Amino acid sequence: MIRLLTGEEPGDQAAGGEGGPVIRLLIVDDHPVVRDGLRGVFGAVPDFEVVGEASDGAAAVELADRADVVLMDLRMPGVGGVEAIARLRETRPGVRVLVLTTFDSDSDVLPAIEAGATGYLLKDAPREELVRAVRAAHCGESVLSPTVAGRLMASVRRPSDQALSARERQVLALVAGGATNRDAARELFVSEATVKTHLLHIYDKLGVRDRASAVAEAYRRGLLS
Amino acid sequence: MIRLLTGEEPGDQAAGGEGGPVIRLLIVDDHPVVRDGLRGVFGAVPDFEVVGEASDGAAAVELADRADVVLMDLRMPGVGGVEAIARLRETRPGVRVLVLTTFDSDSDVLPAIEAGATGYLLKDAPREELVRAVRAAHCGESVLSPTVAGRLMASVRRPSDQALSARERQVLALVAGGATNRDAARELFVSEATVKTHLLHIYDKLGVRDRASAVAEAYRRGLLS
DNA sequence: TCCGGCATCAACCGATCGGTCGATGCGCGG
DNA sequence: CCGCGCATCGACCGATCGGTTGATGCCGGA
Repeated sequence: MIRLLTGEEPGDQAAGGEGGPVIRLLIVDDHPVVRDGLRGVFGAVPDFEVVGEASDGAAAVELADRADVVLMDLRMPGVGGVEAIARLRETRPGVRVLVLTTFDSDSDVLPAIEAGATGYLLKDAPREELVRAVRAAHCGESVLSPTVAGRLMASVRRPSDQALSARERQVLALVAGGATNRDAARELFVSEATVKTHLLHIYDKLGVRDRASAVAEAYRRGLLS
Repeated sequence: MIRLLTGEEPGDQAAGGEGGPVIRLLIVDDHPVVRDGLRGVFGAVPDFEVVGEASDGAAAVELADRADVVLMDLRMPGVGGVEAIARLRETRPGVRVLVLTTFDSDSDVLPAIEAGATGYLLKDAPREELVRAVRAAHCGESVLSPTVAGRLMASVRRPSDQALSARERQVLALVAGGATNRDAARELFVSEATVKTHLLHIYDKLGVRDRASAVAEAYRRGLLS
């Protein structure tokens, strides 16, 4: 879905005249109600201009040249938010992307930030915080929700503890898919002993004692989805 | 959070005069942006009146006497939507509750409907569908999103297949929590053999071969959370 | 009434897992 | 340079799991 909201052309961004430079905003969310809400929030503030809406990542990439800041949901049908952010980093490096989503799980936060998001907010944020965050993002500052910030801190503070290594995540995903140690070993071209070692480390990091509860804990922490 | 939106008293609902009876609406959602969006949608339609907003279940129950229909999110901090629906069924049986949420997992849909929701919509619904749904709910009709309807159908069509029995869900939850068969047996006051039998049935229904992937599949299907 | 699902239990067996020792090599940062 | 984490591998053992067969009683729908 693509909706062009104004008759103004891209060159019109300074048309407002008074009140300083207008921040042109692109709203990307698959929920019509949320788009309405966001448009209402920013439409009420003078120096913002909502220049478009999109309901998926593909449409967002198409419309991004009209905007200074993109408010991006992550979980959308078709092209998701992370993919859209990655594409925007390549095609429109000047556009800031601010993630605005419901979820703060590891499996959402880390990929989004790796993909190049300027900030990450949760939808339960109050309106004023949203406005402040978009202003900050427009200046290139990083804005994080407190819980997201904590999550990032945790995964930096202790690279050993809590955060599973890439290999360990692979093993865990295979186990969650029903693989025995032998299956996982074959899949990863290593020995069963290696898989067992990885699993023991996983148990250690997740604070569990067997593969079943490791899978459960991984889902609870958003390491799997 | 509680916000009273109008100066009108509950007795004023017929004040509008023209256009038939006004439907008084209570919006319950922990996201300010979503509340804004919903208020915008229904504020633009003549025969609706948004008489209040709440950001959690407790506040919703307090404000419900002012409303004909409650638009209720499920996952909220504090008192959640399911609990709020159950309380409303007792204290305000005349109020229709329409669930409006992001999630369509089994672990959300079934409890909400059991608790007494009149309908269940997803937030990606277009605005017109929302309006129609609230009108229908006001008349006592059941409104379901297509995917939710399908989920209900499936759990009715085959009480055997796919839908885990209550006992099986208990066992699965224990296993996800790290319990061995023996642990689960002790916890449920049955023998290990019984637990094993339950697990075999669970494997069968979920299409898996071991406890780890059963847990994974259960999370994917929303049977655990 | 009878069938089917559910819940319960028992015994048995091989396969797998979890735990514990050990070991090697690589890469990175103090 | 040395230490640390990571990834890799091997061997051993007891505990647990998965699979099978077979059984009982209860309940509700055809």
